[in-house]
Amino acid sequence: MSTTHLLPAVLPSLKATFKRPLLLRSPFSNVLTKQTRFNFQPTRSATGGAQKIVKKSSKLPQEKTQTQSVNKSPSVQIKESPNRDICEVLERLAIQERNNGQPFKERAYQKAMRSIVAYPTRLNSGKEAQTLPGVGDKIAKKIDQFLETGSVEQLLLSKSNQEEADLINLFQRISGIGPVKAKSFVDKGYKSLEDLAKEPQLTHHQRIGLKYIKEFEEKIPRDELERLLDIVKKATHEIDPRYIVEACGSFRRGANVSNDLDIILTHPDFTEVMESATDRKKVKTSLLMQVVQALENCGFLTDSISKGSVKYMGVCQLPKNKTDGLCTHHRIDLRLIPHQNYYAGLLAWTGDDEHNRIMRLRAKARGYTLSEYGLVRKIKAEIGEDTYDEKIHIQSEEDVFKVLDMPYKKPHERNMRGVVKKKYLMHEE
DNA sequence: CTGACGTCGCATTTGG
DNA sequence: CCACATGCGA
DNA sequence: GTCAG
Repeated sequence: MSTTHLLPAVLPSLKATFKRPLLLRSPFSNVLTKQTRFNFQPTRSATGGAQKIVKKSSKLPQEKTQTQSVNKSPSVQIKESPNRDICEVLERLAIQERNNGQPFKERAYQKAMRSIVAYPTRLNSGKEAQTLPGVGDKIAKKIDQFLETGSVEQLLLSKSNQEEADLINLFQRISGIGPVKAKSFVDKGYKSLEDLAKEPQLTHHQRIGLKYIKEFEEKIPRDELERLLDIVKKATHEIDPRYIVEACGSFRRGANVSNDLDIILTHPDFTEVMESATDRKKVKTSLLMQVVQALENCGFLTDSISKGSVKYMGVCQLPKNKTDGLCTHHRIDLRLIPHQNYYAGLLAWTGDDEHNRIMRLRAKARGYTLSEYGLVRKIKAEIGEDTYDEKIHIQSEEDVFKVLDMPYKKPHERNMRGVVKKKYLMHEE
């Protein structure tokens, strides 16, 4: 079955869903089946049955098994912890809080979960867990309850509540649907993705998310990303060789697989100190949009989620290849960054998050502020409490490390997630 | 006890 | 019509 | 929900 062949058909078919819902049943039912079979069986999940999905698709040569969670951005790997069951409980509590519209509680649970994943030995009590960062009173008590009874009260829902929660989780897997919209759609009575496709008030973003729900959840092999990036670079430099184009994110950190393609662009003509705001906007608009248009024209970009003067979000695809013929759709972001902010942006969007956090704390301790917009020194005025900012000119990522007096780290050395584990090992020695 | 927990571009809704 | 608020993703 | 101020 050729995906390209389907392409022209899929878009209209979604629009014409009212008339021909049957057309949609096949692509969606796979998702749903997967869903009910693997994801939303709390009893199985709690007993520690590995929630793994092996991608059977021959498209992906990786025999990558991935723990499938409702999280759009899977946060933590918990597979080989001696406290895996506890972590799964915390993960479910995190999801519950997100569905309750409590993002900070969600993060609090995730933080506790990360601590516990990194903990090398089996926890015997909540008290023991409470020594870890992010684990306080409440979580300690829940861990005790779990260790004693094998479950946590808060997670026990009535059947109907559980069904509702499952549905909210399902809808949130669609890009463009978050906790609020997911709940509102459930309240409106939608029971499935097929139902949802009939909703006339879906935004453009949500339609794209629904259309590609399966493909967006697939990991992208590194070699495919390299080819995608190559296309963007060539197309961009064909317009103007003065563009600088670089992929960030996990790809730049050397990952074998990624979730999406995150590209930043800059051009010497786009600086923050441009005369009139209108001129500036004109330049910005054309600088990013001409790249987008070129990529649309050659069929590389298949759908757009948002198009602004400095940020583009969309969907891309390799040209059909005669050896494997695969052309999975992937999320792609393009950012246009002011020329003098380029390296700060590169650093920030290369991450990872933890590495950013460490560098920003270091900057703060030294009287600087580091962000994607640059490295700024806070200087106190001679008189009074006023401060003013001195922007540090950055010509490379190395410059930032140098100014902050940190040893330079190559992108692939900036994977800080999971490094906590090493800390513990070192501590034991 | 109380506030922070990252912040911002873009699409879309809301309320004048 | 516009200005602001909200939801979302990153 | 947790932590720091």
